[in-house]
Amino acid sequence: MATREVTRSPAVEDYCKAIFTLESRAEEPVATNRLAERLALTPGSVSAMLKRLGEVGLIEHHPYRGVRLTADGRAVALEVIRHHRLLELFLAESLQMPWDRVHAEAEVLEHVISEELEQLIAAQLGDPTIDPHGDPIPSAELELNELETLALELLREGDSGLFVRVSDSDPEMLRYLSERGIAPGDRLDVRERQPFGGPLLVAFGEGEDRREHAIGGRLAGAMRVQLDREPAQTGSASLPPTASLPGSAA
Amino acid sequence: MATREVTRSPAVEDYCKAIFTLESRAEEPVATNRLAERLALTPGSVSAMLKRLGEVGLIEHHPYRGVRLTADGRAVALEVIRHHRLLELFLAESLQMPWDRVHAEAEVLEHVISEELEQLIAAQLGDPTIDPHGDPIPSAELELNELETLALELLREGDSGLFVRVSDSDPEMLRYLSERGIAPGDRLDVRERQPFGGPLLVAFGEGEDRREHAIGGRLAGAMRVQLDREPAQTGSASLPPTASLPGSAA
DNA sequence: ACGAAAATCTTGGCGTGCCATAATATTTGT
DNA sequence: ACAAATATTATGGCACGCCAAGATTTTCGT
Repeated sequence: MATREVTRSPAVEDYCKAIFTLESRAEEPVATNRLAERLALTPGSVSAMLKRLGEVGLIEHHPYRGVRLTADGRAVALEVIRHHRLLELFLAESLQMPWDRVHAEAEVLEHVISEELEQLIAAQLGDPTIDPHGDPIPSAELELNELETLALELLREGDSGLFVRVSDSDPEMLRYLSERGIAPGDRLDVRERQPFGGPLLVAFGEGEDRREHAIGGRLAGAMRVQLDREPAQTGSASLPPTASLPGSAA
Repeated sequence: MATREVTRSPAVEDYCKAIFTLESRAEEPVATNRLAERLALTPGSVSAMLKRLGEVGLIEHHPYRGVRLTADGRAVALEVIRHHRLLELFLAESLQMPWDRVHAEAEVLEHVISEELEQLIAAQLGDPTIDPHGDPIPSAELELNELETLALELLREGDSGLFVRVSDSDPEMLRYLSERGIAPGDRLDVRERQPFGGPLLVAFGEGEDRREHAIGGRLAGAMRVQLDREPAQTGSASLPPTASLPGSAA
């Protein structure tokens, strides 16, 4: 407990954040290599850091078997995620920073803003609960309200729902979407599903500005939808592979 | 030139900033020990860093004789000072952060905001030229418009002028002043000067809310005044010691 | 189902940035 | 000219990255 405050660097926070998101998208311990990929580091470096994080009590590390966050580690992750998402919203809302650039800026600032600044920003924004990409913002008490969402690519013809979020970390995708006037909060329905892993034809919006777009590839995997019907049972047939549920955190 | 971008860390920026301000308050090269004091580091550490800064061309280091910033080094310093002061103003103005806390926050943020964020903040504030402590903000082209000011403690009875600024780095002083409703921009005149290094009795403001305060000690040294009369000749008698002109940068 | 190759993970050695302390060198004041 | 003040140069430590070598687990062919 006492060692905690000393051992808190951008690097440490990034590890916690990464472990948190990987942990929540698959219910198993997080593997060293997954972490190395996500952080763009070598497995060797990650392994060394995991040892340290284990020693200071942020994770439980069972060598060769992966890691899990402890309650302390989860708190670190959630704090940083809260910072990140508040900052994204703040930059977009209060400073008109373009949607596709807030992520990179928040990625740095999240590690250095004080508690006090965090509160001032939250207050200024009216204690928001979702950021401009549709990601939920943990509360000041670090409660995170994850919605059940599906990747767009998992929808079937005729499905409709709410486009709730998209990964914030790919500026290309974000620019692409905003150029086409697509944003979280839009209603959507799937008109057609091309075979052979092809794109989906999806109608966005309602009434006047209803428009169709063909969406496929990685984009269809990154866009998350809150379905009108109950989500399909796990294991049900006729759904494409590469599933996952909660998805994309910071 | 090419090595520059690589060699740019918070530490490096802090050194440049510190050298800049020490350099501008005395026209001589900056001594290692002055720098060590200001940065709260040991002379040994500073000496090592100065060697590096010399090698990458940010300073000219003549061993045992002190350092001066090169044009590149000055640019680094001014950029960081611009960040710092814009941030102070932004935090105070747009987020209502109390006057005495903006400094500490800006001290960290100044090293991590992007050019783009700097511009957005400057734009939002209407390209301001002075920060909430009365310090001038370097322009985007890094021109710095230093006013000629005197420490309040150097004024004589009957002198009047504009209270233009105060060091931003001492939260105690800032809190003290703001509790008494004294802020940069106030007119002031010296009613009485107590002997033996005692306080000055100074009237602040005009008309209605004109009030007298006794000000002495370090506070009288930190408050800078733009005098109505021409500043006293250097070397003139009857002025107290501990002089200095430009003073307090970041 | 068993052993070897493949995949995965950890360890060890090394480099950089940046700080500290202690020993050494240089300048300065009288 | 010599002590005191001031700077510099080891030397060492910590955080955090890399690579290469060694350990462990998983996968697979037979």
